[in-house]
Amino acid sequence: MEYNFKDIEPKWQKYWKENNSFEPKNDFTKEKKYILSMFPYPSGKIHMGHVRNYSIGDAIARNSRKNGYNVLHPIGWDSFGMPAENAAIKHKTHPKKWTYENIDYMRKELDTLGLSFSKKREFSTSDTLYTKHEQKIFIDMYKKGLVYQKSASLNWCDTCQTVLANEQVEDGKCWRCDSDVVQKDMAGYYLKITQYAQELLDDLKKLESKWPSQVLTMQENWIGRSEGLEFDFSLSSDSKKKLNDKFDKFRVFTTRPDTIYGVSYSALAPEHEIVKFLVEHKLLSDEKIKKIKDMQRLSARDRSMVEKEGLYLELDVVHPLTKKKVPLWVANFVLIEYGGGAVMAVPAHDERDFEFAKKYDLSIIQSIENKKQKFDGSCAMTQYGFMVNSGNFTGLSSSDGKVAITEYFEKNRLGKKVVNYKLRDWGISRQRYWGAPIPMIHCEKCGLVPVAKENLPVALPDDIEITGEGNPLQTHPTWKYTKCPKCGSDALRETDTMDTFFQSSWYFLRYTTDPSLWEEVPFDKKSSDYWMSVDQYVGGIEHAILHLLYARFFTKVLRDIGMQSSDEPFKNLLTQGMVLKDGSKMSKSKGNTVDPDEIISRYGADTARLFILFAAPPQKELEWNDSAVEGAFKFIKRFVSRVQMASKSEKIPTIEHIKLSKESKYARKKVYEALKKSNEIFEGTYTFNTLIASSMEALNALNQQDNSSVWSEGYFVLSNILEPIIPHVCWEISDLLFGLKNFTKIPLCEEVFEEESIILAITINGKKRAQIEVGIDLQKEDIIDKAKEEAGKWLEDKIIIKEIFVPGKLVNLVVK
RNA sequence: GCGGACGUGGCGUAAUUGGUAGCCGCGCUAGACUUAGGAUCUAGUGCCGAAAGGCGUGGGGGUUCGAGUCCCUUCGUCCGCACCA
Repeated sequence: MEYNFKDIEPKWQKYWKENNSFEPKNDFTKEKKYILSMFPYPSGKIHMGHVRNYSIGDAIARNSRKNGYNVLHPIGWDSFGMPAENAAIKHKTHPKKWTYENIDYMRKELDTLGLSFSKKREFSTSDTLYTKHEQKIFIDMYKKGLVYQKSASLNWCDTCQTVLANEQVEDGKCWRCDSDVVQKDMAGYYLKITQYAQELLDDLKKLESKWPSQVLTMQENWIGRSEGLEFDFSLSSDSKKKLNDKFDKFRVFTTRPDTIYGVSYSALAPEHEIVKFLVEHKLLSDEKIKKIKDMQRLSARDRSMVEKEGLYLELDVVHPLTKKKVPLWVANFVLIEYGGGAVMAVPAHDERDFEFAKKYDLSIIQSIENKKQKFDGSCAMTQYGFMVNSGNFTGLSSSDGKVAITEYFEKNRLGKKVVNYKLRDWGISRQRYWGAPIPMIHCEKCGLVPVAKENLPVALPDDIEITGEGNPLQTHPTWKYTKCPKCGSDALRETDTMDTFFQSSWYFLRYTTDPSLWEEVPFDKKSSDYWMSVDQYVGGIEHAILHLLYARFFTKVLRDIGMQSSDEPFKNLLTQGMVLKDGSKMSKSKGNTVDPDEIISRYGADTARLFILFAAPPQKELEWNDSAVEGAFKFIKRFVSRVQMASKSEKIPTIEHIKLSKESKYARKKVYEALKKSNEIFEGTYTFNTLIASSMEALNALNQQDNSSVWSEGYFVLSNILEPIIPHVCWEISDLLFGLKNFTKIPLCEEVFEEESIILAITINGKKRAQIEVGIDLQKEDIIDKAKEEAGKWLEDKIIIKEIFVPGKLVNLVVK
């Protein structure tokens, strides 16, 4: 048989489409598998990363189907987002047109790969039907108290009149117009993800060994739980007076209560209320006020790159235990968002506090002693030890001291034990056009009011002009003017749109529901209860934190709202490695891209898929290699070229194993070893490279013999196990030989693994020196005798001091 | 700085989980068939050595009859986080 992939591939793609071969069954009694590769952003063309992502997911989906599962393997488009607006500015096109044209083009590209998607469930997140339900979800969350508005400091470009994402700020300048980016307080909507911080952390345990440990660690660090003591510093009476009695105390947080006797100053973040008050009322010298303003101007990110600095606020606080006066400073390294924006500073036992104290010559008080790391004043001693110089607590170990101090504070109502998280609430406001509008209305009388359900979706206006300056929804002549849903008076629409991570946080739930219900509901509870969780999620490691954390958060919120029941969205996660060329990531700017379309038109989709799954295990980086692609192509050609060695049948022919030649027996063994490998790797390692290697070995072994039944069996099994990887050619072969009857679970044939004799290695002092073939029932003593005979040459003039026999493996003789 | 992962032929990788290191493929060498081959087929291919043999999983040490695999140490590469008190 000739290998004409240009005929075979379109033929089967058409067949699958016409027969709805890959649509899931709405029969919820069947065992299911939900296999999902992360959906793509429609940037214009697919790249090799997509090919890898979808080849992996498709192989898993096809394997599950073959094993009798009801399989959901959907695809869609993450189609809101900035690139559409950038393209609009650059090419004077409309974001919607640009996006949907890209989707049409990329859909065709993906079609040529022969992926077994449940195509009827395809959608784009920019579809107004999706937006409608999404806005309803937003309102439900709002009603549940999970959405709130607050002002926060954001990157603002005054020239472009827009907020910039962190990655759009380059060296403090706007990426587009190069003018200075300033920090500006802006109101925005926030989701209370912090309310779920503990559960998000706890449930990581459920994912152990099912998600890459790296991802779990990253999420754990990101959530950043820490336990400590929260207490108030009272201002001294002089200081209170200076502040016009506006403030009398402020709150601090520490994870090291055991070091509290080492406090020698306290520091506030530049944005702290007290600092602001001092600046507004000009209670400090002009010079100091200017310095504070300079500190405030820098973003948190930039502050982390500059040297620590600060100044004395000319205020003092009272140490809660010693009652001594402690100077109060403002410092640029204190973060406003964490722990109340204020710290107790213990320079002797904290590196940051130490650095600052040295710079400004503040006193350094030792309060912990440790034999291993003596404190000599040259650097901070941050390890645990025993409390010294600590009043009644002197002598306690750090860990006992922490407990004792905390208890003392609680008993005397000075403070309490608290848990803090690094995780912040999720700001979802974007001052941009191409996103889902936030469905809220601002009414002068009623305040903030959600849009009425029957008025959803709040759709984007089409007649906009995108210049890159300002928010097109804000500048649109009519769009934002509306009536208040409560009182009916004139009101304004919210013109912010949602972060695109909002869409990707629930798209996997949408897929679970038959499209006939999509108009009515975002997703159907029965359907999602059946299909969720996703049994295997496949995607890039770059989403390790944000997308995966947000999706986990949404799953829990939607559970608590009663819309679905699962606790975790993705039961198993596979993070694929990048596709490299010449050692670095493929990118247009480096000019080292390989176009999937070119590879497919030259070698076919099966070759592209085979190469990409063969060249490396899926989790690892993959180095592109043109001649290895050629090698994959040759294997398929060889596989196809021997088809006439097999004969037509709808099942494996009966074979009398004992009567076969040695070569045929070996070939059968190799074939079933490959089948065994297939069963193993789909358990979860997904090391397709080893499965492909086994299949190649099997084909090579078949080639060494000429028994037609063994050939038939070989093709029956090999086209079964290779179907998930090179589906078109396997369907062609199966159709020709087996009437498509071999795409089911094939039982292992145990007799081919039974041997009458085995080869044992003979090692002398652990080094292989010879080998012997022995019958399987030969006794240990006889085997050792035989081994000594065989290795006689190595035993001359030696004394055997130990004989080790490992059944089925080797004989080791220890000699002197 | 902290945390994590990984170092195996010329290259991509494999190794039944402590038991014969290098499966499979790329590349390379030789041969066959060919007017021709960047097609196909056959054989060979870790390194040194004519051979016997020796060496060999980044380096050093250890445990063991036996280590790519376990432990300690060191070097290197990659990734993540980065003032979270």
